[in-house]
Amino acid sequence: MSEKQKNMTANAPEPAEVRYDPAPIEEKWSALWKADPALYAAEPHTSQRPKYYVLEMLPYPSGALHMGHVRNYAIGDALARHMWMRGFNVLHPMGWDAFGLPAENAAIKNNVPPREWTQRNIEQMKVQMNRLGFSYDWSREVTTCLPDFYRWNQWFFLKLHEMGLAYRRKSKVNWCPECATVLANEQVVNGCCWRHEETTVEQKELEQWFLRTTKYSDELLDGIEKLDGWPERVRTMQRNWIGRSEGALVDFKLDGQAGAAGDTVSVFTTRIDTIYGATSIQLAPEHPLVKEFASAEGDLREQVDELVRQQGKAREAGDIGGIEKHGVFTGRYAVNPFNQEKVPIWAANYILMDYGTGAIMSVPAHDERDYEFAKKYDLEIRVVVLPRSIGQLADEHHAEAPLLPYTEMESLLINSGEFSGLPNDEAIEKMSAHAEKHGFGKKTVTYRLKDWGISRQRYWGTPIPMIYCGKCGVVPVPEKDLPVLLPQQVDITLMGGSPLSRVPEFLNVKCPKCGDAARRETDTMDTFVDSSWYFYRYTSPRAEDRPFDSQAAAYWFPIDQYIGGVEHAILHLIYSRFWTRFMRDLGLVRHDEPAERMFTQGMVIKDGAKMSKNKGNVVSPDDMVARFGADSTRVYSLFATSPDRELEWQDTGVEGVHRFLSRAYRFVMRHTGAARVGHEHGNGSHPRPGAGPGADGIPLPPKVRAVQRKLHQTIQRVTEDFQGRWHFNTSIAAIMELVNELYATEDEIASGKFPATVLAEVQRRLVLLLAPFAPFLAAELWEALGEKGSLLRHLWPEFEPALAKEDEIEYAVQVNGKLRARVVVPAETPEAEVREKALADDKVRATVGDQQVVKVIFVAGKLVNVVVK
RNA sequence: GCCGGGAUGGCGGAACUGGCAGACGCAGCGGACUUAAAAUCCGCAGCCCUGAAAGGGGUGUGGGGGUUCGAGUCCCCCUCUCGGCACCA
Repeated sequence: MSEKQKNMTANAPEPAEVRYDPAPIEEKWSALWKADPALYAAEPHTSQRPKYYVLEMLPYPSGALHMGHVRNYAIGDALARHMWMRGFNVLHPMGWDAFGLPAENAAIKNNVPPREWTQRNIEQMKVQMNRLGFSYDWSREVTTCLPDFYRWNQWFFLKLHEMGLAYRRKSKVNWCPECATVLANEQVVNGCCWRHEETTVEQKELEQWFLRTTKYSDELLDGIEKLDGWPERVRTMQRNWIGRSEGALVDFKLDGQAGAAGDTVSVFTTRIDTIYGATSIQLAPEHPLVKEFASAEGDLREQVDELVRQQGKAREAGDIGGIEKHGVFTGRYAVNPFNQEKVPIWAANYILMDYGTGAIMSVPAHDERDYEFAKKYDLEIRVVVLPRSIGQLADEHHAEAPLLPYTEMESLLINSGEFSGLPNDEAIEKMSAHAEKHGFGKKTVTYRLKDWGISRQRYWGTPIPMIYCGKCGVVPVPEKDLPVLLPQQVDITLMGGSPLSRVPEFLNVKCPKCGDAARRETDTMDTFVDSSWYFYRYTSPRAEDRPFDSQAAAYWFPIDQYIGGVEHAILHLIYSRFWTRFMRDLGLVRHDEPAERMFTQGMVIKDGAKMSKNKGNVVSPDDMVARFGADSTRVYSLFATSPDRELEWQDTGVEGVHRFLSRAYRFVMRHTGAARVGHEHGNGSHPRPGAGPGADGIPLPPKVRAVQRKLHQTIQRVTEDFQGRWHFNTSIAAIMELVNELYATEDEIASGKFPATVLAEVQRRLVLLLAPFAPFLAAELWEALGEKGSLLRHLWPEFEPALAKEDEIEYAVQVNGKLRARVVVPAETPEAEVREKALADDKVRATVGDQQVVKVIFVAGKLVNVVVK
């Protein structure tokens, strides 16, 4: 089309209808909202309105939001806006998880200081968030890499240290050669680094700081039971992660003389009832006793080293479960304290040093792994438990019975001395008591959960506030000297240990105790420390003499709704729960759990796979905003599926949503005149659309009544979705139906049969319903309707059941459960009449024929089922 | 292996405590408007058979059984799939 033709079209006498062009609308409002942050500020905690703290997980400032963020924030923002409209005092903050490796990598690659890189990214992402219309209270912004935040990490660390919850020990750590740093167990995925999925994690011995998370093992586990506002999935994952296992410790005396590692070997078992079937002891290859036994013998040492290598390799490959079992007899024996029997001691590559005691009693008859091992090395297999039915007949000749399930609970003991004949659950109790009475064992509990190693050999993190002095040893930095500032000019490379150890001004320090030359700790903290408590800082972000104000926290906490990705179901959420308990014991807070309700949204995928640069299936939010607008992008992310499910991104779907918003926009813009009339008639207050008949008593035309009914049904559905299941896809579908219904009334409007007061009210409420999902569009239409002020006031519409009610009901009529006819009756028709009408239906009579009607089922408002024989 | 989700048209998905399967949207088809196209508006649409058509009949929620007047929904067994944990003693 030529330029001339374009102009001609534009100047055509028939004025083209106003088009929905999101860009100018969204830019206008985002500029306004940015200039007026007070719009979103929470009221002081003296507010009479009930508080509501809605929190989305803070992002890492990578430089650009991805669709997962958009989805997460669209959910949170819809909720925050809805709660505002319901009259709550809402806290809806945002911040930056700003420490971490990518900043260092960028520094190396592009020669930009991490701080600069991070701050630039934050600015970019803030622009994106503003453009997307998220209603964050930026006056409470928290950035974890700034000293006014991380000094409190250091302060907390000192407190943890005082309370004995932080300690230092040499430990084998997971080392990612790519990151050149230590990883927490939680950061190892299938033997590889969680950031470098292709990089195998190695084992290395280093002095590390640990936080005693295990002090709270039981509390963290028991607490899960009370978290009924959390997804079952997350609760299960946490239970598994804590991995509580009840059993018993039993000490076997070593046969022969005692060495440096003692004279007993202690085993952990959950099945003490099978102890008479123990035919060997299996030790982890790194067990101190194995080391002691092997030190004397070169041959054995070599074989043991091989077992260590095999286990290390399997661990690195993330396939410890698939390891081929190997073992070696140490030449030594231990004595079973129950029957005084001598059993051989082996070292085996499938026994883990970091679970239980690193030693087991091997019961081949009742454990698959032990069975496999015993078969391979020809060890004795002795049956000591049989199912109740066989058990009563059993005698020693059953020793050849096949391997029985390890957890055969309905079973009896045989060949077990004085315990023979007992059911095994009872035997567990009696035998544990027996062991305890005689001093060679006791009931105990072990956990999978380990203490949290927080030392990182990285630059871009919180310096650990500790000093090493030749005379005084490990000395905490005095509180008055906090923060220990992270130096700005640092040469970062991936080689070797901590970059801070190469900064003399940082490293060299005087001992706070004796004043002698000393050396600073050069490791920094795991960034999960920041995210363990950042949400408390939002409640008093400028507090200068403490991490946060306890009163402010007491008002806002617990978080009413926390929203984030399921990938944080274990790490971040367990650490946060730990941290809250630690702060409780420190006296800062009074509650146990940080978040009342948790919601984990599903991943955003494209073409069946997680979006990634490698696969080239990344959808950029900026791109979507440019093509369809922020509102369409947001609404689509909520409409495509329910928030807890995986979302398969489809650009055509965004287009459809855009079409819907466009329809809503054009309809309202076309009929803003009704609002003016409505205002005049309503004396400034908002008229309520009359029930059935219009305000003047004349019944509404059927299509208008249909709109009115649909409006109230929609308000009900949307309100309920917010309160319960959060199926915003159905909320939005309902609003679409309402808009479709409105389009069907154009004739009525044109002919003046649609009362302006009713129309104005429908439009107004339609806009209010849209507000949590499409805030820009809603703001624009709100203004066009002549309304003033923020939509975020106490404005959420109430639905009126009388208006939502159907006037007529269509009953489905079934014969023997098969749909045969439909009858339409007025809503209040009595049951008998409906039954009669259903039976009188031609189609029904034809189907029934001369069969006998046995009974007729009536379901009010739904159906009639005629049962015939 | 254990634990927890999930499987519904060509596609994304609806169906709250058992009660008309397929709402809403995408893609598709037909019509209106237009010189034409786009946009927009209105309509059709699970699949199969039958009929010129209106219509009629059958079938249908991963598979197999069951309970029920009635099952996508409840029970039992199985398959596939996603996620978590895993020689955890």
